[in-house]
Amino acid sequence: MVTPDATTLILDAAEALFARQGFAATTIKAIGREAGVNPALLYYYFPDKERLYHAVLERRLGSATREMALQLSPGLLPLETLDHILRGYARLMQSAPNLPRLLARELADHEAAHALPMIREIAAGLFQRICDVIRAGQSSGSIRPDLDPRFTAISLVSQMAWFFVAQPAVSRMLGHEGVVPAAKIDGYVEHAVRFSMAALALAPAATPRKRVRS
Amino acid sequence: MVTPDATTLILDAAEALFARQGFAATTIKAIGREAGVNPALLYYYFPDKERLYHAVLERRLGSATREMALQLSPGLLPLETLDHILRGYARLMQSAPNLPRLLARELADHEAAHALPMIREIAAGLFQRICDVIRAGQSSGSIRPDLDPRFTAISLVSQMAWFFVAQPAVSRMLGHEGVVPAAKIDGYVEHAVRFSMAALALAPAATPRKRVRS
DNA sequence: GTCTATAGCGGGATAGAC
DNA sequence: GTCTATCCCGCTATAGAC
Repeated sequence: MVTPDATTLILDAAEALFARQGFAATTIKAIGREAGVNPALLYYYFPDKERLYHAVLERRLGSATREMALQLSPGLLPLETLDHILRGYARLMQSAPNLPRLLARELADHEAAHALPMIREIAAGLFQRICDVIRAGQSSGSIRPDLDPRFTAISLVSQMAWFFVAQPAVSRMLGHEGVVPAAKIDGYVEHAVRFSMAALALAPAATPRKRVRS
Repeated sequence: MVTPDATTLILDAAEALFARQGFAATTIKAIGREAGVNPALLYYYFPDKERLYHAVLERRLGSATREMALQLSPGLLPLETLDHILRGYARLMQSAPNLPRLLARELADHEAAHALPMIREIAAGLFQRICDVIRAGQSSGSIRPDLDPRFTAISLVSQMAWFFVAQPAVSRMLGHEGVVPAAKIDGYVEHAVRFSMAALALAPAATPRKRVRS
């Protein structure tokens, strides 16, 4: 339990406020107040507000990238690998409570000046790997061959991504006030993995398929 | 092709800018410029910026609610109903390009002062109906009984919601610059519906299930 | 209804004491 | 390294001419 230095205090406060209110609505003075330091001190450690924001994302996503890279377990079967990736994604989102919100804002603000290329690279890399694994599974016969690999990758990721990003809304729907209890989060992750695996599995019989036109 | 009145011009401009940049980053002057009217005129039609924002949401979500209500087709089988709801959701998101982004911001800004109860009601109502349909399907034996209805509802909705909200990121992953072509959107919706139906269907055999601990 | 002009406030950022 | 004091700008909102 060491006393954190000013840089950490500032980054922590800025991260919390940027996640809660967004970039534009967060003021330098508010960050200083939240961090318990003088607002002018921010300019000793960071050139301006924009780059403080970048530093926040860099710190969070740098470690995120490293964590995701550790999830690489070679020599697994395709379905096992997908299982690993999905659970790893969920663990990552749980480990940093501000992360989903920050990512959601970057998505919505995609056209804004501060959207980081780093995020695109991480997302694109993860997506690419999932697609490759799906294709491998289709080749080896463990995944339905009629699924479009890229669409399927979106189906898998979206179940995790939406749950965490829409956390406040999801929480209400699951009958909770405020935060979803950790046990329930684990329950959902377990469900989502099984749900996905069932959809990936080879089709046994005809599933009800009905075309609906506008 | 009538010339729209000032109110419509302002609401259209405000909607576009709020969706693109968010509430705090959008200035009254920018809205006036985008609408082609004098900024001061906004205060003739709306009391302040906050309520202009509310008016934007109200106009878009009021019609959204009505559209979703029309999707109610009684007398369908559970799986057919879910099919309808998912496609209706997708059609709604496609019909109003700003809608997904506005909703994403409201989600992220959930704690902010301007988060509307209306959104919660719409979301909660839709969610509730999906849960009921799933339970009905489980009772009648057309949906796997081991699925948690609420978790399953999240799985279904998230595949649609994430695709549209994360549109800019999704677009890149599907290999497009800018907007995803309408045909490809239709393709994904078709995929997501089938993917979900396959997961809902009665389990034929054991799916690979592997526990992974941190 | 639409415009010009401006008040009044709060934001980001800097200079400089300690 | 940290704080005080302050500049300057741009924003929301209003007053009032037309």
